[in-house]
Formats: sequence, C-alpha cells, structure tokens
Amino acid sequence: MTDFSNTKSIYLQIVEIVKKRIITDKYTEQERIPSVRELAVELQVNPNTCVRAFEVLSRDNIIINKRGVGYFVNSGAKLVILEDKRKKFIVDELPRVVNNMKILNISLDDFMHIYNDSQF
Amino acid sequence: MTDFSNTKSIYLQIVEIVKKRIITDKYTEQERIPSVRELAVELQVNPNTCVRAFEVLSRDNIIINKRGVGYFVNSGAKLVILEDKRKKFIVDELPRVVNNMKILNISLDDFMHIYNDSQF
Amino acid sequence: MTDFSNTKSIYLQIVEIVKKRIITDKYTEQERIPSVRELAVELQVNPNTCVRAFEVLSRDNIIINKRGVGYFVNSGAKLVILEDKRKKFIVDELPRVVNNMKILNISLDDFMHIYNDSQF
Amino acid sequence: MTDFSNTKSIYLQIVEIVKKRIITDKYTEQERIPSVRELAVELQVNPNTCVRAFEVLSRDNIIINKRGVGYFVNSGAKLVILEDKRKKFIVDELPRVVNNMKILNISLDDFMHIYNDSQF
DNA sequence: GTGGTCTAGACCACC
DNA sequence: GTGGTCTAGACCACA
Repeated sequence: MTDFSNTKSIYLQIVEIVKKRIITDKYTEQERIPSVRELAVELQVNPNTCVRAFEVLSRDNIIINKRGVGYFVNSGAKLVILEDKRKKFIVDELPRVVNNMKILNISLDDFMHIYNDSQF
Repeated sequence: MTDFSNTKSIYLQIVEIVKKRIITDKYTEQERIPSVRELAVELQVNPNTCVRAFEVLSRDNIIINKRGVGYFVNSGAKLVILEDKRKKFIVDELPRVVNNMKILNISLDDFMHIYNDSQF
Repeated sequence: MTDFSNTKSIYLQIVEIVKKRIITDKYTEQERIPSVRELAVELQVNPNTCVRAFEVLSRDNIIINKRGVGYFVNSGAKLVILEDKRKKFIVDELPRVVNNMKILNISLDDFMHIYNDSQF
Repeated sequence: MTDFSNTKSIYLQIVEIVKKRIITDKYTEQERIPSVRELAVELQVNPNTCVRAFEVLSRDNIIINKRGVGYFVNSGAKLVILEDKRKKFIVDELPRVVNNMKILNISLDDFMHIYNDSQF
C-alpha cells in the first residue's frame, strides 16, 4: 500500500489512503477510524508518520478528534473530499493534460480510445 | 526561469529547461550547448548544479560530452525526448486522468469544453 | 580502503567497496547499510561523496532507499553484482586478453604457468 | 578512431594509435610520420593534443624529432613497443585476469572456448 | 536520526 | 577555456 521508494512522502500517501477509504465507504461517516497505532501496524510505518497524516486530515476537517476516544470521520467528509478532488482536477490537472495532448500531438481519437478502453 | 520556491529540485528543473530548448530548436542537434559555467550564470545557480543536470542528460543520451570542449546535443535527441514524453503521457498519465474523470463524474462534454478553450 | 592517489574517483571506489561488502556478505540482503554519515566517517571522506556513491548504487538497483530510515541492500543484489561482473568480464575483457596473447606471442603454456601460480 | 566520449584521454588514445601503426608497419622505422597538423586533421582533434601525444612517444624513445623536419620512427621502436606491451601484459594484466576467473567461477574450459573461437 | 539539495570554493586533467 | 571531483558547511523535508 505504502511505497517507501516513492518520491511522494509517506505521510501524504497515508492521507490519500484514508481519503480513499472514506470515499469507498470503508470508513463511514461518524464512525471511528483505526487509531494511530493500529494504522501504523497495518501500514508498517512509524506511528509518528500516521500522526502527521491525521494532523493534515484533521486540519482539512476530514476527520475530527474526540479526546481520549479516537478519530472519527466528519459528517460530510465524503462529499468534501470528492468536491475538492473534482475542483483540483478541473482547475489544475485537466488544462495541463489538454495542453500536453496538443504539444505531444495526441488526438481526440487517441483519447477516446483510452477513455472507452478504461474499465471503471 | 528556474523557480527556487518550487518543490522540484533545481537541477531537475534545469534538465527540463535544456530538454525544452532542444525541442524548440534553441539548441539544435550536433551543436554545442553552453558550458556549465555559462548556463550557471544565465540561470543564476551554482555551476555544480548545472553539472548535476548535465549528468542526468548525459546518462539519458540527450547530450554527449566532448572532452575538454563541452557538451553537444546528441543526434536524435529531439525525437527521443518527444517520444519519451509521449509514451509517459499515454501510459502513465492518460489512464489515470480518464479514471479520475469517471470517479469524479466529469463528463466528456466537460472535457471538450476545456479542450476547446485551451489555446495552444 | 579508499585510495586518494588512485586515478579512479573516490565515489566510484566507494561503489566498489559497497559491492564487495555485499558479495562477501558483510552487508546482507534486505538489511540496512550504514548511513552516509557513518560510512563517511569510516572511509574518511566527505558525506557528500558517499551520497554520490549511493546514488549510483541506487540507480543500479543494488540498494534501495527507505525514506527517512536509510538504505537497504536490495534482494537479489548479490547475484546481480556477480552476474554483471561475470558478463562484463567474459564479453569485454577475455576477448581482449586472448587477442593480446596472440598478438604478443604469449603461449597457452605461459598462461597456464600464471594460472597455476596464482593463489586464490 | 578517436573516441571523444571515452574515459581515456584523447592524447593517450593517439599514443596508442601511433604505436599500433608502428607495429602494423603503417609507419616504418626510420621513416617520417605525419606532422602534428596532418595527424590533427586526420583524427579531427586539436593540434595541441597531438603535440602532447608526440611528447609522450618522444619521451619513450618511440619517435625522435629532427628539428625543422619532423618526427621519425626510432630504429628498434617496433620491438620496444612489443616487448613493453608483452611485459606489462604478463606482469600487470594476466595475474588480474586469472584472479578474476577464479573469483567469478570461470573455468579453463570457458577460457579455451573463447581462445579457440577468437580469430587472430 | 535519515537522505536530498545547494552553495562556495578549490584543485585537477584535459583540449 | 572545458568538465570532473571533492570538501565544508548549510538548510530542508521527512520518519
């Protein structure tokens, strides 16, 4: 799951893992997610690294801390994550992609082939 | 040109700059490119940083060294760079993009709007 | 260990030292090797010089980096090193040697004498 | 002939070229060899680089300078070159080769195959 | 603690 | 002049 030789830092990888689990309903809203220690064991990382990931998620209101109990998925988190991804994707990524297509001479047909081939 | 606040390391930015200049025929094949010292002055970086960039480009056969003379754009470099970018884009990036479109519920119409709006 | 008067650059000497230690099981597969700083102290060189050696070894998949932890000997590294040396020797070196023997009029008997004299 | 991207310096490559031409009787003893300028044109190098090569050859008594006339192959040069190569080969190279064979588990049979396959 | 990067300055062989 | 290497010292993100 986590990739130690990746250029992306581990804690950001963990952030993405947790988000994905929320989107895919592995972690459902209002429910408690695994503790820092549990997650650290599962992902084979240092607990501190999970702490850092939880800080980020907490700051973004994806999860909230109940003192002495644990972290919980915030209500509306799933929607927030999806909207955020959507916005970033449309504003940042797509224009870049479109530009590259034109520079690299990749036609709309080429694109459509990949689009149609891709299983959801 | 070089962006010091970028997360991407300077020497890798320089690699991209040189590649871009080859693609855009600023540096033409078989011709000598500026020396590490000249480029360092132009880009306002330490010569060693340019040396590192040249190492990468040399390893990838984009440029070749003539001892005591300087670096030259390898023949075929332009094509190699473009093909490499194209391949990476089609194999790595496009499938991810298409997948995200489907997950994030972005229609082909949305895509076409951005496509048509983008000036080349 | 490192030879400063050698024409071969220090960082490439370090590459060879590390490879040798892997071959001789001083550094075993999957295990962590010393940090750049530790090795620098041992070999009496600047840490940066070790960094450079590690870059080469890493590029060749001899060692792999675990972010924030250190470098580890890749599984299969020992075999890869030996096979690589063997291949280079047979393909590049031996034919040249044989050719020189014929040009320089060195007989198989001469060769056998040296072969038998050499202690392993 | 000359290899600019080789690790071996150009002037030493030229030294070897000249020696080879003497061994193969392209340059015969007591005869004049091409001037620095002529050789530089032929090998596409800077004349200074040839000068340096001639210095080495001169120092080793392979060629001798006749002021205002040019360089000449010294009498006995061919023999000297061959003997020198022979000595270096037996003293420096063969023991190293034999050692590598044993370390890399290359049998005498393997060696003989290459020996017999090599055309002179 | 780990490695990654950058700078400044030096020395070198080479062309 | 060219690149190649090395050092010393610094700062950074990361685990």
